[in-house]
Amino acid sequence: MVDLTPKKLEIQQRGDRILSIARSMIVDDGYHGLNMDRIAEQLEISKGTIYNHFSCKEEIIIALAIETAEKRRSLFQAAAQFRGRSRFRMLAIGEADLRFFQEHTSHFEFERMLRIPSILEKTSEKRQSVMQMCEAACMQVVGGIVRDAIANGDLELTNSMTAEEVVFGLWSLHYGAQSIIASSENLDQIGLHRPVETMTTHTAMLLDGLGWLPLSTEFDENEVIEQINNEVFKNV
Amino acid sequence: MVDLTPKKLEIQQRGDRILSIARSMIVDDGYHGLNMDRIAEQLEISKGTIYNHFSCKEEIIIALAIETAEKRRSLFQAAAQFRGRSRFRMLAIGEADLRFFQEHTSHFEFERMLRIPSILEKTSEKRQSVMQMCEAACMQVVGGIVRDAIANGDLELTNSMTAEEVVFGLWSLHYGAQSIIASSENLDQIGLHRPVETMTTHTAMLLDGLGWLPLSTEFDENEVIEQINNEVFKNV
DNA sequence: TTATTTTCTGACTATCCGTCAATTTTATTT
DNA sequence: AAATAAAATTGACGGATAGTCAGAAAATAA
Repeated sequence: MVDLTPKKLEIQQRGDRILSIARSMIVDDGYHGLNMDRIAEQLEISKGTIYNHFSCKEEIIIALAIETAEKRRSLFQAAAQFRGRSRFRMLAIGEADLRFFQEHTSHFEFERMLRIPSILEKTSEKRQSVMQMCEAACMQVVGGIVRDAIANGDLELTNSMTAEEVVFGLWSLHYGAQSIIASSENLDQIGLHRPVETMTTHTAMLLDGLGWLPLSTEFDENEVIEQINNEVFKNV
Repeated sequence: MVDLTPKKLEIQQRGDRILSIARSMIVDDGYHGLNMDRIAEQLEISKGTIYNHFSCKEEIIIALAIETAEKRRSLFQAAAQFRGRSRFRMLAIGEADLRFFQEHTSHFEFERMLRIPSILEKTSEKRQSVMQMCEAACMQVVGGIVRDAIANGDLELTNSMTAEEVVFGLWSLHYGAQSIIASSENLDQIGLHRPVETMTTHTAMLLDGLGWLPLSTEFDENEVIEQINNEVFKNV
């Protein structure tokens, strides 16, 4: 598809512009701010044309979520390339996740909307599976690091825990923290002044609890993170 | 208010019935299943009367969330009464949380809806603060146990972490896990066969990582939980 | 240039939230 | 018990917005 006809190109670009406007509408005014008539008005096209691109409102939401989910996936995959001990590679994943959160905070709003069944229901199977692929790919990346750690003895799982279950724990902690942070305005009032850093610390504590070597007391986290930033995220 | 007039009693009961029907509508068909006209139809009252009870749709949602949030609060407060070492009292909280999750899974759907700003916005300040009170009370309960643990030496916080931040970590882990569990249908397919138990194990790992004594390896969890069930939740 | 296919349009339908003037019911006073 | 005042109820209505579709316009093929 290198040489699109002018018309095809126009259509493709319009699709992108619809998403772009929709994203800012949601960022500004939330779910109810997304309004098909207003998108049509702002792009100076008719509403019917929008429905040529997206079969319903919810389809736009999942398309937006997919855009950012793909960015997360590539960040994770880049992070996993870091050369070093398994625990340091996990730290790189944490750094990727942190960057993603800070640059795409709105992603969590989309994700939260999609976790409401009556919203997800209306989206196409196709986009649902793309979304699941992205999630699964991220879990695969993290799961791979966990398995490597087990293989080389950095991590020894008790409680008959599996690698997938380790991923679930980290996923829960991060998803929960980020969801709370992104949707609460009064964290400072309840004594949480640096929630993102707190989340990172807890991640380290959880890995320590699992006995993932080297323990956080046995290396200088800041030093490793600097290394990660230099090697993996230097272009960012 | 012991002797209500018949009319007042009727009104109060109708309020409850509105919530009851609304709850089942949301449980069955999600956010879009909640329909003011249909509530009126099923209760054989006019729509205007519903608006005498609740100023808008979202007000019903938050009222439902408050109903269950209050149950959680009382479960937490009961759990905190458990006599024993601080870590065992945390275990009691975990047990309370587990019971709450299993009996009121739908609560997380309400909570997720309320974390969408455009929905929360429409609810009254009054109910918002009731909701916050409930949350804060739960955090206070857990925070109290953390402070007790610090005071008697069971827990020594490094990283300049505060008691509130410890609560935040546990809260994130549980909120994230429960939110994922309640909104995912395919966890089994990705290798998570016992997600609730996994969450519990991770909680223990996190507490171990924080160095909260006694460590999970130093006592028989099942034995303590049995004790908790006998002493705190025997009436359930 | 003509024919055919694709795309676009916007008026229209359907749904549903929330309002309010008129009506009915309940409570109070005489 | 009747009259009056207050409170509660009603349902038709306005307004917003999602989604449709027959006809018009534009792009492509013949």
